[in-house]
Amino acid sequence: MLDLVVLGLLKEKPMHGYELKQRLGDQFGTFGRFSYGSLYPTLTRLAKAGSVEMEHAKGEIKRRKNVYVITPAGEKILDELLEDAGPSVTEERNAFMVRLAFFRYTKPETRRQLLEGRRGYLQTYRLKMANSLKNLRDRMDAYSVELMQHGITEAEHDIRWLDDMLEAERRNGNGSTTPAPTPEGAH
Amino acid sequence: MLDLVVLGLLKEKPMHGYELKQRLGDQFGTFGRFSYGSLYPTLTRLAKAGSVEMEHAKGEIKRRKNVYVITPAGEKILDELLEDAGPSVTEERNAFMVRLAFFRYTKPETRRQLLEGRRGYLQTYRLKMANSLKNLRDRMDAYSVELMQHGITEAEHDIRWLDDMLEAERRNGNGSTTPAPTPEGAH
DNA sequence: GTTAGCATGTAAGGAGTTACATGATTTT
DNA sequence: AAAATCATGTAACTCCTTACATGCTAAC
Repeated sequence: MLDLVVLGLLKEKPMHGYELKQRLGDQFGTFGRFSYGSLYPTLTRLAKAGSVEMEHAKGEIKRRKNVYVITPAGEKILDELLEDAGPSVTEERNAFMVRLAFFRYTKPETRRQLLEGRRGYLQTYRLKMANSLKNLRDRMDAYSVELMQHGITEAEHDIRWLDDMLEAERRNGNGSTTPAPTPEGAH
Repeated sequence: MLDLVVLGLLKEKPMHGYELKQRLGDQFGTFGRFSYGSLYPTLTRLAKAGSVEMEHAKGEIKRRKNVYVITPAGEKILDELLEDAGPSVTEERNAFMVRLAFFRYTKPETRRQLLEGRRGYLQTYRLKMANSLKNLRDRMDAYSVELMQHGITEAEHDIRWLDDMLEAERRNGNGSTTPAPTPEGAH
């Protein structure tokens, strides 16, 4: 998760750890909260693996700032992470959301797969919860019922949201199964 | 988290591990997914700590089922977990949601504190995200904007939901600061 | 009689947090 | 010159998952 999000943000522009943490919080909100205790070790690990590099070979700059740049190897890793549209991605909210945040780097076909995969999962989930609610309703107190009902409503809301995005994708002319030859709007 | 949810479910009725896992999935959906690899060790740990006990002193029943009962000591622990209305509870979605599921065991005053605490957190969160969106908007692609917008909408939705529940609490006559002398409706 | 579901457990490992430790720079 | 904020890092620990290992019982 952190690997993905760090590589994704570094692809936009080189940044140092402190800056990354701020950006993470600003852009991703709830699921962008990572502590330095995981962020800094992640950066050094990615550097050791050759996925990122320090821009100013340690010490050239006034203030001690380790600015990291993504390498071609790192971009490849990022691509692989972004093209994964398996169940572990569509079934886990945060995993899906982070992929969505980087949709501009994702193939149109994979985008569609992810959106529909998530939609399908939510549909199944909604059904399962609606069923559970029906079965448990009279054995449960009002608070628990309210909580389950809220979960169902939320799933429905998300399904409509995904439908809107799927339609927008289609409008942009990329619903095909073959790798679309049309270039993406903005790089 | 698991401790709380296990004790909470066992307070309703004695259950064995397998049963608990099913119930967890049925009632809590997304945040009720725990593996046996954490559930069973949790049960044995709670048993060692004296918070739960096995009902049929191992071997009395046909099929090997370890049915656990919550003890008075366990109920005390559960109470303490449920009466905690600090920031760690109101700022973390799952922590809050699980408490809400067990509101029938929570003091009316704590319920109000939790609902308002969560509401306040979401309000701050919404504001922060709306601000970030304003600042980052023109530097971001449509997908990222959409994701942030969705996060804000969701927060607003949740705030309205909390408002409804706060009003329901007030209607039930428990908005006072002093420990309400009125007994709770259903045990 | 064999497949599916019920039922429990353990060992190794992953992915993060908390708490601690340090020091530079900017603001008041 | 003190306080706030910028900036990086490590060690211990928490909490959970995955993968493995086992055996019973119901249904087909």
